[in-house]
Amino acid sequence: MDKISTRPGQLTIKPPPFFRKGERCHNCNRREGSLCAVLTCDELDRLDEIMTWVKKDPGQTIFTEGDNLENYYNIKEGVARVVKMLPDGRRAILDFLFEGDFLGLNAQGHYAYSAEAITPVKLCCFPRKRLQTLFEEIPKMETRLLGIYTDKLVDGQKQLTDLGRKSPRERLAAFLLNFSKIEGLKISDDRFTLPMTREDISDYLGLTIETISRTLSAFAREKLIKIEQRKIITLLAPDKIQEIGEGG
Amino acid sequence: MDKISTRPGQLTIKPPPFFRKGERCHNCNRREGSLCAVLTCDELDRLDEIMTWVKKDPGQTIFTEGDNLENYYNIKEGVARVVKMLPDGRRAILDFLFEGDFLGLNAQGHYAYSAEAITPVKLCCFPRKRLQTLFEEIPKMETRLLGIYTDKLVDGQKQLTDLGRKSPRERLAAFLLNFSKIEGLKISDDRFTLPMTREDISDYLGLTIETISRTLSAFAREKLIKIEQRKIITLLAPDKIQEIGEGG
DNA sequence: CGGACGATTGAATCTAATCAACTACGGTGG
DNA sequence: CCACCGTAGTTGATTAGATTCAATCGTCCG
Repeated sequence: MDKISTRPGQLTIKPPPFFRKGERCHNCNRREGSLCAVLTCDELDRLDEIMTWVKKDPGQTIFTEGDNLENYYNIKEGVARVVKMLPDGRRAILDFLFEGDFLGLNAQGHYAYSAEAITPVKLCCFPRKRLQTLFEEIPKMETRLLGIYTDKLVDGQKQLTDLGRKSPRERLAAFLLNFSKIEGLKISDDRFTLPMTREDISDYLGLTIETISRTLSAFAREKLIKIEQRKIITLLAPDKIQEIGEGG
Repeated sequence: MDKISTRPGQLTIKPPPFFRKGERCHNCNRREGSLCAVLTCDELDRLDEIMTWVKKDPGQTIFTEGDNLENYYNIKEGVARVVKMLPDGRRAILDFLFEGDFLGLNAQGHYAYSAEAITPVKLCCFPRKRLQTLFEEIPKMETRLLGIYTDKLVDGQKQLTDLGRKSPRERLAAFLLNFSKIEGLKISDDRFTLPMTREDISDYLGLTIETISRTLSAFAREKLIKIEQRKIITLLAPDKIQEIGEGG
């Protein structure tokens, strides 16, 4: 594409993507399920207008809990984690975020949580105020966000139930089943990559690294899963895993 | 009031509240913070139009997880609990709801959780479809609901952090401090009633009744709180309780 | 090839759950 | 009004299971 953009004397020359504000959203193949899924062409142009792209490397912070909420984000590529810290350094991971996920939760003008890249991440960045304005002008965007928040609440309540009442074994089984279904992680049916470390998993499930490791080993020993290179999981008995995960 | 309404030959006679649809919302003193807080007089009339009142006794179910979501509710009076069950009977309480709280979470057309009365409860009942229509006609209602859901998400994430990473002692301290601030429970500064049982508390904090009981006794022994008739709590050292609850 | 970090495994500890007995409060009926 | 009963709550002893501490292993990178 650089070749095309630098070719002289051509009316249909395409400048590098970065400068072609008006088409970034139109060309995006990650709109499904996102905030922007409901927009018409004209509306998409207006969103594109206020949007910038941001990249983060693994481990980098996207934003920090407690900071002024300047921007909302949408993940275009990669995996991120939602983090909350206790004063003494204990860490809780509240969620993992993938392609198409919306980030940024407003707790009285401040970010309610921190977000960090797990893999290299590309983000669409929307200034809070300008997005707010767009919401007022395009009410269906707000309706869409309400739908997204509704789903987040439903998921959060499942997670609360798991942390409150399920055994480590049950929690991990439910976790594996959930993640086996995520498009961005799938290698094939019942085979997928865990992009996060054991520590991330333990902070998400309210357990320790050792318990995660032991329980994964136990699942493997029982031929419920196969583990390759520590990160690639195959569900050998997805129905059994599901049964364990549901806790009955 | 019955006296007034049955006195004959009086123009200002007030018929029983049940029949005066048009004024129920106007006369409501529980609008602050609710979905209806943002409405003008005319809009309030329209909400009143689709609204019915419902009463529930302690222990009664308001709606059940998985059922078709027919109605949304708003608590006018009393305390309710939000419940999710595991297949084998284990129970998680996700939230306690008070005056002004909005109930009903849509998981693909079905209630995401069950709701049950703890004390006698009075509810405003809104049919889903008709409320939906009202949302379309009064977008600021949806904006308001988005705000309510945002707050719920923030609270839910705090609870997730607590369940995942705090000790029983820390969880209970945070619980007591939270509930000491709820208007409907307050007797005086730092003195309040717990309307729920120890079992409710344990299902909310992911613990057992015995652990709740022991930890409360420990707090009392340490002169951090005073317990009267099992349900009335006084925070003798609210700053200390807060410190414990924050987990530093 | 070597180093470093993440992950696994083992042994000991510690904490909350479980099991069990007892107590106090609130509601009911005499 | 008081006595009784049932339920909710407390307390104690024991057990189970996850954490902690410690050592080793494997994998990925340079």
